[in-house]
Amino acid sequence: MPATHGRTGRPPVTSRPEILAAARRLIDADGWEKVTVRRLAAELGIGATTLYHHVRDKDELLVLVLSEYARQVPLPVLPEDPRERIVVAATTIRQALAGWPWAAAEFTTDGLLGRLGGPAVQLVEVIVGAAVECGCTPERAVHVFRSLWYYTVGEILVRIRSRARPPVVFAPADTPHLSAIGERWPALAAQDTYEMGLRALISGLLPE
Amino acid sequence: MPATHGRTGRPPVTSRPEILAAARRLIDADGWEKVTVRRLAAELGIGATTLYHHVRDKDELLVLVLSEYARQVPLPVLPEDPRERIVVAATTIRQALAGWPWAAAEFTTDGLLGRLGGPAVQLVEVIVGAAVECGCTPERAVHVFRSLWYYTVGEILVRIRSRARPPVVFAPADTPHLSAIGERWPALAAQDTYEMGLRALISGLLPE
DNA sequence: ACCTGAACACCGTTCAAGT
DNA sequence: ACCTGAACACCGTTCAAGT
Repeated sequence: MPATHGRTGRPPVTSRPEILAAARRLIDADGWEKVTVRRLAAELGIGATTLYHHVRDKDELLVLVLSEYARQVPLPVLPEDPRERIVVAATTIRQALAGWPWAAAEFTTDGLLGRLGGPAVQLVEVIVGAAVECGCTPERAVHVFRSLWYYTVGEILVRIRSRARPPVVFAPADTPHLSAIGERWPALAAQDTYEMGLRALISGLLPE
Repeated sequence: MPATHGRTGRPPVTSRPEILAAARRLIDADGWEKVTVRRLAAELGIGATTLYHHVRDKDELLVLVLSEYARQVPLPVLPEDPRERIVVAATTIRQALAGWPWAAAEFTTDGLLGRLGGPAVQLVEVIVGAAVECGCTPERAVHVFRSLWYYTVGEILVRIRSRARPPVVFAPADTPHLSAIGERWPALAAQDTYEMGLRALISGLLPE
């Protein structure tokens, strides 16, 4: 009787934790796009089709890996001032997303942070709570969070995609202002203006 | 001598315009994700590998199709007031992106609007120009545009992804505010608050 | 219970050979 | 010049059979 629960049948050759650890190894070595069912199975030394007994499909695998990562995000020290608390929470979310460029395809999943649980949900709670403290109705507070979320996801996705490709300089066709900027555009686009936009959104969305 | 330019060799069986028209047919019928090199060739009645004589690779194909679409976006009537002009231009961009859900994967390409040319670049010019008119330096105006772009791309990508999946209700674990909202979250998330966030961004980013 | 190889139905792309 | 089929190096997933 070697197994702890269930006592008949062929013994397992792997487990969910082992699979997630192997996936993480592959991601760190070659990036998420190189993680295929077949390569993952090879890494574990098992048959490719065996994975389907531990995970519904490849999409569920990615969500599981992301959840592991999300659980490890440390909650930041939160300032007293509710507006600053929103800035800190949003910046923490953005920082975490920036650390998972391989998962970019999943960022726009509806309710992603809700699905991840743990610190991710806590950060949503911090933002919604702080908005309410600033005088928002709960409904308005949700809209505030969603606006920040859109902005943050957009920024991080564009940033991730920009790292590789050569920057584009706008062509001077009926575009006096763009022409005036000309070759300065790529340098400007490379600047980190996340917090600037974040603060603008917050000040524009909260009462007073 | 049937060909107009070049007079030796085997005659072409297709052309770029034909390829783009066929791609558009497939997209309208089954969605972009169903457009494969092989299916596209079949639609044209040619060998799959022939496509590589007209297009560098599949990625270039998508950019070409997107450019065609972008060229057809009509420029909106622009208000006198520069702030309203920004709202109208940004909303037009958002509207256009919403009409191409199949191209969502390409939205975060760096300098997408610049690459597309035509009306797309004109709308960037409108926003940058209006920001300058409001008192921004050209540098600041670029940052304003980028913030609006991040917000718009994030909103549209999340919206596109949300249409299919079931909404998530936050779990009540140490999250009093989220618990209080509870099942109202999906309904709130379904509301269109784009313009609200857009105006907040604009008022927070422009001088005065 | 769990694992497996074979098989299915695909991909994007290269390249030597043909016209 | 341009087109082509064969081939390469892969995918995710299903399923009957095995232990």
